[in-house]
Amino acid sequence: MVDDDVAALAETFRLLGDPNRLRIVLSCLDGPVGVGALADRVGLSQSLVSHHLRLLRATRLLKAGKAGRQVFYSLPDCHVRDMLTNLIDHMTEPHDHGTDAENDDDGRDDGEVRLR
Amino acid sequence: MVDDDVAALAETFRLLGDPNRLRIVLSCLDGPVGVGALADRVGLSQSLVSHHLRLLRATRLLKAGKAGRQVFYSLPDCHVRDMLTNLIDHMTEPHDHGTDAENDDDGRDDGEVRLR
DNA sequence: CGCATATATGAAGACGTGTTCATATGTGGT
DNA sequence: ACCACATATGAACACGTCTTCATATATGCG
Repeated sequence: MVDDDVAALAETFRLLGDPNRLRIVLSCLDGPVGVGALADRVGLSQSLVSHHLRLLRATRLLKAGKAGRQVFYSLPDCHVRDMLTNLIDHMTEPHDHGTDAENDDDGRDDGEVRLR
Repeated sequence: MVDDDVAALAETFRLLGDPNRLRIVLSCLDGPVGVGALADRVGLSQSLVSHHLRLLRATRLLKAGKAGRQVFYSLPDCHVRDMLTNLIDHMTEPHDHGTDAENDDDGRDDGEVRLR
């Protein structure tokens, strides 16, 4: 995987890393939503939503469709939806210590932050 | 989905949104890697890698296992890997614009009409 | 026990970015 | 045409955070 692909991938992740932007994407899971309705649902100003939508569109995390003077946004393909559900699964998953080749001798392998 | 879950989800995405951190995670795809080896592979200082690893550990994007005086990092479960492959698939997927030849790196309005 | 190795932590600065306000563009109705 | 509505854009600021440098902690070896 080339350096440039990693950057693009990171950029996509970065966009989803903002809570407001993520809420915008999640609000589009049910189907196409207009910009005004989006602003209402996530409780943000129309301007801010539009700014975010521009970025989400650029990375193709959302696609836009016009109908009259309204613009509806929705998910472009199933990968985005699958990825979201995957990460949600990951977070709701209970601590599972699965297959780790390297095991420490004292048996405490949890990634908890140690304070002195 | 509650507000707090969205924040946690966004935080996880945010961590993957940094190219260096993403490279660190990707470098762990093949199996457990020590911190020093990671720093070498991604070309970052040991200190910086450690800083990033702390965050990745906290969100359980990576898990740590000690072996002697070395600490090996690896993916905690398959969801992280699946999510990565999903988004990679999304990016490598051809854009469904048919014969449209607009430039793509600019967030321009694509004018596609798609209603529910 | 000291010393070298391996990783973690703390503080500070440079940089990016999310947000707001104001304004522009586009679209339909009367 | 004008006006009301819907969305997009631009500039500026406040804020976070990625990075570096220095140092601390932990572990194994002779």
